[in-house]
Amino acid sequence: MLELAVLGLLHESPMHGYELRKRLTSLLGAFRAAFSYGSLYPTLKRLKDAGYITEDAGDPDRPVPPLTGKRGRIVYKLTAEGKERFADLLAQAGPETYEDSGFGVHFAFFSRLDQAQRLRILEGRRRRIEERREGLRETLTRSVERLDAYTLELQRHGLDACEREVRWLNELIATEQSGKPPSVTTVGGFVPPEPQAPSVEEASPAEPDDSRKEEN
Amino acid sequence: MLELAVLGLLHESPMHGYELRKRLTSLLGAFRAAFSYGSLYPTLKRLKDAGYITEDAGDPDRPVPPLTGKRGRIVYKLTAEGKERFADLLAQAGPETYEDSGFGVHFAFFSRLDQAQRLRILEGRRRRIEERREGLRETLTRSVERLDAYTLELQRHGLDACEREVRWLNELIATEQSGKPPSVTTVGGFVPPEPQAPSVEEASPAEPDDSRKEEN
DNA sequence: CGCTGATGTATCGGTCTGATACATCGGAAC
DNA sequence: GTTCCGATGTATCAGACCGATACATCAGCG
Repeated sequence: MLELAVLGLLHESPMHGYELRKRLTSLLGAFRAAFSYGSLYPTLKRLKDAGYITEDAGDPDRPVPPLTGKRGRIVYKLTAEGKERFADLLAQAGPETYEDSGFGVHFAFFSRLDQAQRLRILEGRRRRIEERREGLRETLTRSVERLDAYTLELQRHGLDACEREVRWLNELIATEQSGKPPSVTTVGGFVPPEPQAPSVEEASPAEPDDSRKEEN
Repeated sequence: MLELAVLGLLHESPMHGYELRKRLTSLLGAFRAAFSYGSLYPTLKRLKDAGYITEDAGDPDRPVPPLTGKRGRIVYKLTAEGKERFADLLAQAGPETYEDSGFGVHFAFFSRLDQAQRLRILEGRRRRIEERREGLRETLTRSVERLDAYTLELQRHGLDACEREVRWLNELIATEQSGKPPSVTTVGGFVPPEPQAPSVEEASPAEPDDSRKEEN
């Protein structure tokens, strides 16, 4: 996982460890807390030994104030083999590709895949989340009596998140299938207007089937 | 983390490993994939060595068809020290208490804490998510030009999830502060409408004017 | 009558985290 | 001016956790 992420980031431009970690954190902010140095540096070493990246002391951009410099920054650069490796890792979708962390990393580099591969991953992720959702639903209907109010609330919140993500994935899949443009803002993030269905009172959440597909 | 979860589940009733794992999976369905046996059994061993739980072959409920029985099921039971340990672990909130996994486990056993402790944890979690949210917001405004459409979409989805969880936490906190009852369905799970503005900024935890209180 | 899948316990290699260590640098405090 | 602090930067280590695997029992099913 980390390997793929590092390779992907270095694909854009050479970088040193510290910056790599910062980019990693902001890139995956949502789906994963962060990779720590405790795994980053060993991974870099491994990648270097495997010939996927090369070390390069001295940054061309910043003229490297050497000073007394015991330990200077080390810039890592992707090799040709590294690019191949990256393509392989990104394209091959294992089961963990659909797990939270794995999906986040793959999605972050989606533009380097073709439409068919993107669809495959999106659908795999959707299947995964739907499974999770069904599990939650089952717990909520089957043992609503046995459970704690807090536990119930936790399940409910989880279910909500699942339904939301499935919706999100559906939109992404639809966009991917019909239109070519991966245009943002098509898929609704925080587009506020659209005061649809203003009546809150009746709600009637009795029916558990989410036939109410909303506008999407 | 696993230790706390195991102790918590055994607090309800004795169980064997397999069932423990199933309960764990459904309990934390939302916030965490699952704990695998690879960590569960070592943890059970550790807990047993520490005197927090005791093994007990032979299930009183099911009369244990012994048959040739090389390896029978092993039922684990909480000891008095185990209960103490559980209370300690649950009450003391470290930084990882507010991370996804840790929060899920703590929340699942919320009913064993008092109101003040619950509030402390809920607020800590909210702070944590707000930080994450700000990070996402920053990425989205600061470098909207530099980023890939897919990366952007990922950030946006993450931001949405953060805002949603903050709202959820706000409701939980409000409920916790004013009313005593941890009544479910007060906090909206999957009530679809809600054309409310997404800005939650100034806290102002939404006057409990949501008249749709319903009977639990 | 063997197949498969659920139940059940257990280990192993590998990945990742959190804490820690050390060193340099710019800037703010005083 | 110097001292302290936080950001930058590289690195390691113990321990938690995962995924795969192994093995064994048992129910149902064709």
